[in-house]
Amino acid sequence: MSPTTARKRLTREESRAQTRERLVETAQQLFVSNGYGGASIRDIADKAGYSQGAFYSNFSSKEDVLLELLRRHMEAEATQLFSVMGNEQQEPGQMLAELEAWASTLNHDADWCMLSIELQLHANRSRSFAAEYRKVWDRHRSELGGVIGQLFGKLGRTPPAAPDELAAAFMALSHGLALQRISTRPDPSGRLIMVFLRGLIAGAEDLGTAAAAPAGTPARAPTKRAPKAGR
Amino acid sequence: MSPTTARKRLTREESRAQTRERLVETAQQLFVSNGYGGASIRDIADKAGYSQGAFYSNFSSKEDVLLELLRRHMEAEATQLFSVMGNEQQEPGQMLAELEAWASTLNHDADWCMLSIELQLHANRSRSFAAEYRKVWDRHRSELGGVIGQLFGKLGRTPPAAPDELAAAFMALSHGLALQRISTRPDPSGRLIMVFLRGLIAGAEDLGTAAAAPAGTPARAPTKRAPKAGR
Amino acid sequence: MSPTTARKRLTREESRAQTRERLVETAQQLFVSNGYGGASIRDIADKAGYSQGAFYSNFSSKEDVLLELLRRHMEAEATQLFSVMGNEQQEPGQMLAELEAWASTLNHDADWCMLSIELQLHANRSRSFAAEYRKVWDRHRSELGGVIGQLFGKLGRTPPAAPDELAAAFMALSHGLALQRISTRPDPSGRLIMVFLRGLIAGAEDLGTAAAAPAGTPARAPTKRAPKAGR
Amino acid sequence: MSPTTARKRLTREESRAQTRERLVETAQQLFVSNGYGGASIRDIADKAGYSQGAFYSNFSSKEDVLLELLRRHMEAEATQLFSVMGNEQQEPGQMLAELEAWASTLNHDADWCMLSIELQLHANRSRSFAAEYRKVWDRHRSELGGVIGQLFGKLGRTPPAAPDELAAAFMALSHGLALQRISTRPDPSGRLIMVFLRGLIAGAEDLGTAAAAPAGTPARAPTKRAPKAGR
DNA sequence: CATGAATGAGGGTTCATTCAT
DNA sequence: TATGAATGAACCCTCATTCAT
Repeated sequence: MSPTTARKRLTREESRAQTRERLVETAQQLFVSNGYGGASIRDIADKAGYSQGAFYSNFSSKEDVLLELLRRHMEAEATQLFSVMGNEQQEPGQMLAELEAWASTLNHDADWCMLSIELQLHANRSRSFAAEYRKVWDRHRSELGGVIGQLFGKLGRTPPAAPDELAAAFMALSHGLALQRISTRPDPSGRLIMVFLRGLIAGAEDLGTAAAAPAGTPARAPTKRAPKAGR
Repeated sequence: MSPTTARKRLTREESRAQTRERLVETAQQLFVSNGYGGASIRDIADKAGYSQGAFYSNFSSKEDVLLELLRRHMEAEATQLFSVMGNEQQEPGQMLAELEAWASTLNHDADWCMLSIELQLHANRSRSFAAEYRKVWDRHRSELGGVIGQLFGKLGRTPPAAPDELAAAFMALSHGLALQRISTRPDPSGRLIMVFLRGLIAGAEDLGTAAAAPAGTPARAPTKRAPKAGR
Repeated sequence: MSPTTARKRLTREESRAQTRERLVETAQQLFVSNGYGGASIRDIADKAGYSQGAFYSNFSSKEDVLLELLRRHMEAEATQLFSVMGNEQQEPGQMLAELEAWASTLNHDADWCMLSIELQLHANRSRSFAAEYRKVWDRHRSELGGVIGQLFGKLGRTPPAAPDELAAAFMALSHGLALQRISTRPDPSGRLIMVFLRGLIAGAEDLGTAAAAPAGTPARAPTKRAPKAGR
Repeated sequence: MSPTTARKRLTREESRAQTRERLVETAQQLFVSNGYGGASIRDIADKAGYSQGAFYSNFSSKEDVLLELLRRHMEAEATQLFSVMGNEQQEPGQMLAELEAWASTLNHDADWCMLSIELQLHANRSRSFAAEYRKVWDRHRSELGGVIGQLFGKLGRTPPAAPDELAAAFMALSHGLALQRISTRPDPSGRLIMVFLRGLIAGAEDLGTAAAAPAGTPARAPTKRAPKAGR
């Protein structure tokens, strides 16, 4: 930057950005491992290698850094989903494959999931944060809902619930599973859970092939449609 | 209260039990609304109408109350599930109906769900608590898994994943949905989510067949399929 | 208290009262020497020999201890004034003498005066404190005003301003003088100041009469003039 | 601004002066409204439209601005008093009128008075500042004392206390009254207060004599009553 | 058994000040 | 000269916990 020395230490702006970045990352780690309430600014700053004052010259409050994490989370998720919904001409089989690929990424970053939960928990407790969170959440749900709607449409099927509801349920499922990284316990949430259950039943293969469909089988030979779905 | 003496001063033991009971209940309320970390012992004692010392006369630490809540949670859940699994001779339709009834109860007590989440979160952070939690969790999962296994078996279907995995997924779903009482955001958890999704697709009606069903309608048409499904 | 040992350590209540007392006294010292804002709770607690927590189990906030000081200040002042106003049949000379005695006590406790100033300053900055302060101030001013009114009445004179105004002026004078224990600078306040000045002039002896008294001599010989003034 | 160039960019020096000026003014406002301790450099710089660094380019510390304010205060007060003492040949009536005019100006600028108090308070707490303050204070007191001495002299009267003491008392009175802009409470300062009180009594009209004079009326021909009071 | 005063550590936040840019 | 990121100490206050009563 400087005319005389080509490689200077760091621009002021760069330096600030670096500090901010390190603080954000450290904050994420600690929020995930200790919870929002359990992570102190002292700890964040220390672990990031700065003073508490440095934290406050980059963020106006503890909640502020959570908001920054929320923004980043949103962006990253939008990007992820974009590859799935980007191309409207995709065949259903292709969409399913991409959705599966996308879903499997979530498998691999428990931190990412726990952060989601912390964001949600804090939204449940802070009025102001809830407002910001709502925006992100609504947008993401409707994007995912759109993808789901498209998928069902291309398959010539009626979704068993509003696509947005299904989207929310999938998000819920992912959050709940993240919570189980160490322990867990259940309390299913009614209707949507039954919808899923019925779907699973319908989708299950007959033991005998498709033989008897004993008594109550939802009578929709899933094995046949599977190939259609391109799997 | 006592069957023999209609109006009696509380015995020492009863009085102690009452104190404990009130503290436990108040603790639950505050853990749910403020989180485990966000609820102080001072608050719990005050709100229950006792001194902080009374708290420590009944519990050895803050985590100790949480353990008590865990125990009660476990018992209540076991009781709930018992009505579903109790009778091995049930027909599948009946089982489904009972499961649905059971699931719908969860809809109505958000506090119960949030407590589950707090328990899980704390298990993720406290070694000792995790050990206790694990027992409860494992037992509950295998009970629910048993029910699910039975259900699939009676329907003559192969579950699309291990019954215990399905059980965990349903628990996850219910936790995640509880978290959404105010806000949320998603990060699906891979394979299991795809299993659900494929099931739903398979279970969906062909557009041509039951054409009109508006996308947003909640649980539609299951009533029609129900008889077919033999429930 | 205990039936077996006659002289026990300290009742719980006594112990608490002692702690509170020490904290209040230390707070007063530090407010006076460092100002309300300049005295930290850490300092107060440390200097009193307690932890910060002890402070907060006796006072709900920093302002709360200032309120306690306000209450005590009020009581003490009321008591002081009572001896002057108590007896309505007093002769004017006697009243003057008592007023003088009372005034001279103020001379001797600079701390007392500085506390007054801190109270006033804080009332100027805290809405809630101002409300409490107002009560005390109004009551004290009207009591002092009453004394002044009586005095003038008994002397058969018309006060050169409303007695309450004169009272406020005397309080102002005392505050301002307290401020000068180390330094100062002036900015007289208009009408009332002129009233005082005219009064002083009127009350001054003619040069010709009591010839010698050199201009610069402090306040000498007041005892001689006193009888003339009807004391 | 400059006489030669009508519209010019500010020279470096002018720009610096402007920055300094704005900072000083903003500092004064904040010291007055929040107190010296309650006004932060961040606030001062922000409100003045500069960075904190700009503050430190112009002042070496927080106390340094207060010193600048002290200097300006001193100058302004000297100027004010000059019109009163300037002319040694003035008649007493004229002097009184001018003093009254001067005093009444103080009525109208509460900020000015509060700044005086802040200066005094800080002088009571900072050794180094006290030294500077002392100079200003002594000079001002002796100037005002001079005026008072002259006045008494021209009236042919003996001041009831050393003119310098009287001067200090008037300053005190003005400070104390400034403090009362919102609330207050009293602690008279002994002897001087009695001097004032005796003066007022002496200067007051006999009820029988000039009955009507309403209590609150300020200027009531003190020169006439003086002889009546026999002093 | 229950009380609640007291502890000591730690919470989030603000401060006057420094210094590389 | 002016900037503002960073510091480190201090701020007020709350916490889980202890223990004499």
